[in-house]
Amino acid sequence: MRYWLMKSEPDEASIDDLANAPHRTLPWTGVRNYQARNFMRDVMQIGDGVLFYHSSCPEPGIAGIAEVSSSAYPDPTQFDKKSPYYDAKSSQETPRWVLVDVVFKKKIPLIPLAALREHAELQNMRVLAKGNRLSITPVTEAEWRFITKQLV
DNA sequence: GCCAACGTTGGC
DNA sequence: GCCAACGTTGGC
Repeated sequence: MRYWLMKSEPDEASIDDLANAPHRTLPWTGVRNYQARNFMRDVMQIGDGVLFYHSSCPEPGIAGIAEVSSSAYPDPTQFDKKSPYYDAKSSQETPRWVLVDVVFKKKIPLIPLAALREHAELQNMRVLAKGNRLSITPVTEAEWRFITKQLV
């Protein structure tokens, strides 16, 4: 059982979109970074906890709690020529990109990025590291517990 | 829109 | 394998 922080641009997929999706589940499409892909492919397991983070928006921060609900499988958008995530170098035979399904758990009052930075308990969070751009980062159990028990 | 920081590409 | 150039992320 592990914990993750997963970034999503709310214009594309917000916590409300997840809550309103069929089965309250969305495939985490569009990851095109090898490190993030490898987390999904090699490390994630069904039931892992997810901090749903809104990025590239007026109020970046943690907007909800979700859970990994599938193992990794090929991201169909890589084969779709009309998709912004299309990858001409990938193929059905040897897919380059994978995704997992994520299921909604709950929406929370937004915890802004600036608020996360105020807590000494979170000073080593990967997502807060200078220059971090990874869209999927591991969260320690201590960080998870602090956020879900003290800040929610 | 700016720009720091990082990831990827490709020539050599 | 090196590294310059380019592209992307994402907060502000």
